[in-house]
Amino acid sequence: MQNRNISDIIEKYLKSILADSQKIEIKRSEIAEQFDVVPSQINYVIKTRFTIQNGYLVESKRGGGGYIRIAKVNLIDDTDVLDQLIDLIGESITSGKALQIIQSLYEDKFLTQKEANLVLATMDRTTLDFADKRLENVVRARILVSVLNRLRCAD
Amino acid sequence: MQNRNISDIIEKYLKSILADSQKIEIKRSEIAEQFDVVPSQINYVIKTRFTIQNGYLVESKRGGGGYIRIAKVNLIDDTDVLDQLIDLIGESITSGKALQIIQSLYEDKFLTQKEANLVLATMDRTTLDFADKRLENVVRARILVSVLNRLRCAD
DNA sequence: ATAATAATAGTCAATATTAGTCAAAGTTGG
DNA sequence: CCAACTTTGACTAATATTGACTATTATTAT
Repeated sequence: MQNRNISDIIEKYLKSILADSQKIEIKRSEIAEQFDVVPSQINYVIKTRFTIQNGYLVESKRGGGGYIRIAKVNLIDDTDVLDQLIDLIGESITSGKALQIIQSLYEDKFLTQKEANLVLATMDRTTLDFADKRLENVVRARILVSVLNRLRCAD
Repeated sequence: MQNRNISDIIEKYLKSILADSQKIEIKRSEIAEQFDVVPSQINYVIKTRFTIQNGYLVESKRGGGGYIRIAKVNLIDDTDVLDQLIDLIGESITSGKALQIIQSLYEDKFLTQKEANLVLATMDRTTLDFADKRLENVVRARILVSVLNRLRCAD
């Protein structure tokens, strides 16, 4: 019970820092060394425990002076709607259905008019324009789901 | 946070000067000496951080009295610059370069932070995530050009 | 004027320094 | 035993740093 796995311990450590500050910046190799694990385990911890659903945004940079940044974000109250929409979209969606969803997001004030227009522009039929329409609908679904996940953040 | 790479520091320094004046003129060797790097690193900083995607135009002259001039430009208002940018994007763009462009648009206040984040979400590496990276970059280019053209009609 | 030299900046490729991906192997709770 | 979760490491990708070599322009000497 007390000796949990090392991923849990690293998670707890990072979250204890995030309790004080809104965001942290780490060097993957340093944290890995500190806890005596291989560097890629840090990626595992982040991928399983610092997701957007949990209220964390992660960005990173490779190369000299590289880093991993983890930021705590405020999630909106009503994520159910987003969950349901993501569920509904699944793996594939037509441009018509995507339009309906974006319109409803606008009506429910998740998006301003300009935001809605921008999002629409990214996924409309003439923008994506795949020969293979099946693939186009898959890509559109990924884009729309990504937008919906972004909307979880209240800022 | 403090141990960033020297390229970022040079970038920040140059941009801090550009915050006051629309353009600056530097001597490559002087800046290199000031930050204790080889002169060609200045070229690296410029090539990676002061491109047209970033909203900057650069001109230079060699020989005695040589210089490098960097000028801030406006990506959307100036139709020529926008055309040039779209031209540069062409049929394909990496996520890194796309990020630079979106950041410039945000800095120039053509996009709010939320709009920028939404747009970024649509073309992020993890969103599009094609096995065929070449195709991924093509799709990203289409999305980005579509966004730029949408911004053109300011509403 | 012309040629030689000096004083710049540019290019490119090798190397270094990070982080990411993925799948195999190990562990654990039910 | 099985399924889910964790750990590991080989391989990949992105970014930064460096320096040798090249190109261009200005100045000086003839």
